[in-house]
Amino acid sequence: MKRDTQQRRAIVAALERAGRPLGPREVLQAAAPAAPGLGIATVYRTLKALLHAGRINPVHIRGQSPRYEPAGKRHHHYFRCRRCDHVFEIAGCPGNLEPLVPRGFVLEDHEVVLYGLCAACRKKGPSTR
Amino acid sequence: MKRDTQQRRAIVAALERAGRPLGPREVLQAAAPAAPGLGIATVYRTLKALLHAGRINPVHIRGQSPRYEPAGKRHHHYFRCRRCDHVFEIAGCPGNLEPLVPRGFVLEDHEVVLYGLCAACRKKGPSTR
DNA sequence: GACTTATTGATAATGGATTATTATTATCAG
DNA sequence: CTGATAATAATAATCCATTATCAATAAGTC
Repeated sequence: MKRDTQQRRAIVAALERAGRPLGPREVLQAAAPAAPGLGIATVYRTLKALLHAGRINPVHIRGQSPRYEPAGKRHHHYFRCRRCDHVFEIAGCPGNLEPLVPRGFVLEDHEVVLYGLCAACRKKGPSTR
Repeated sequence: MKRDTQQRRAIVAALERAGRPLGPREVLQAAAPAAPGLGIATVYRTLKALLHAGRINPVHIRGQSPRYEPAGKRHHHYFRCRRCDHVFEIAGCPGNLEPLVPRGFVLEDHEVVLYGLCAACRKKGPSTR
């Protein structure tokens, strides 16, 4: 991470612009226009470097490979559409989860993922995938 | 799924006995004593058949490959210990999540995963992994 | 502009999970 | 008990995400 390259700028910009966590493949697509010829290896390398530098955080959704989003965002959760598979960031939090924690366990973090249909897919018709 | 074999009985029994979702590897270990020589391929085949038959449900935890648990359990969530990596089933539910759903989206399902230390690991000492 | 070398792109290699193959075994109807 | 065949064990093959390799390129310093 000693040089400020076109590719890195494009990748960081893509992540910030997205407003939702992106997987490596999605990052490649989103950053490609700003970095012609961008290769998937560079995406992986850069994501790893950014992760190591604490500039992005990993987001894990069902069996999918990890997605990433810029670090420093407010606490939030996700909504995944079963039609288009997009993962949306949602504001808010269920609130106090301590009541769910078994006796003797220590709660440090939590994750909430909602599943359903996004607004766009809902309009296209509620047909099951 | 036309025959009732020793292997299938062992796998189903292991899943029911576990009380927590098991991955293929864990199923193999748990069922092996009751089905000597059980192969991993049989575990995969059987899990797929059981899943297709609706007798088990998949459970997804962070980047891990899917785990399975018997179908028909009450709605519940999970607690994953960052020390021992075990996934525990927990009773209860945060309650009404509708307020989190963006306008126009349709909520169909949700998932809550708590992270922290289980009782056993907590006693062993709170040292970070 | 020239030079040093970090970074990149293309692609081969790797690793791990899952699936296919196939000879063998075991279930169960008759 | 016997035969037809579903199911299994072992292992090779496949998939796919990620990483390593390496010659070519470009960032940044002088």
